[in-house]
Amino acid sequence: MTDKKIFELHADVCKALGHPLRIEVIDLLQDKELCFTDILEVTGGLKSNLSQHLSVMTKKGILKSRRDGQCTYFSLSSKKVAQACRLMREVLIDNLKKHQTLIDKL
Amino acid sequence: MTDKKIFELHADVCKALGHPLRIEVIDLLQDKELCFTDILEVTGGLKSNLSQHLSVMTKKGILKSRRDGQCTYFSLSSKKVAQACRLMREVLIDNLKKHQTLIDKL
DNA sequence: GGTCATTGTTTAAATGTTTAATAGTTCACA
DNA sequence: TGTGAACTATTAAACATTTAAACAATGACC
Repeated sequence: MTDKKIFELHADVCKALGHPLRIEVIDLLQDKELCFTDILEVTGGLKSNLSQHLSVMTKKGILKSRRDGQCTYFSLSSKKVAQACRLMREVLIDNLKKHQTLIDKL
Repeated sequence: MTDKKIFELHADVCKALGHPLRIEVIDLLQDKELCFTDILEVTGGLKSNLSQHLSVMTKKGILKSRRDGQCTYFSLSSKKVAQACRLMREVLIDNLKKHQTLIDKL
């Protein structure tokens, strides 16, 4: 596989992190499995919208889903997703702190 | 700060990883600083495009840039960016392997 | 079995965002 | 003043997101 193709696939997986609702879902699923309705209850919004976002995340391989009776349960495909997400959160927090430090100096 | 606001900012930082060229740049800058022209030489494409992507990454706080004379040098703002990026690459590779295993079974 | 409510998924249209390409600008310095 | 290095502005095309409505699958109840 060419490098450029890898970069495309890699970016595609990363894109799945690039939406507030999807970050919220990853946060929710850190250490547990939840069903669609449970997730919807926390995130709010339209069910069709949530369903589409969950479907994107599942297609890109960052979530797993399984159906049990009436309910569909979702979970992270791997702890690596949660770890990566936490690291990026830290990058954000570090930046916010740096920014605050700058403001304080003025 | 409300949770929803955090999710937005967090997603915004993650978005910076969501483009093949930007992944390539992060890969390139894993352990060193490079100037614009060096990066352009590796990635190819238009100067203006690279400049825009680097500017996005810098604004979102995942790159640092410093100007030295005629050249602008870029580096990762933190090793956490490289780590997160590597984790997501592993998620991708794991998925590709799973996919291949499925194919093999048929 | 037939009917009904619950759980999600799918689809399609409207809207919003991102990107690539082009052209033009700024800056440092020889 | 000319040149190379990088940034900025603009715009059209591509892509992602939201919404609402229609649809499918399951299980409960009679």
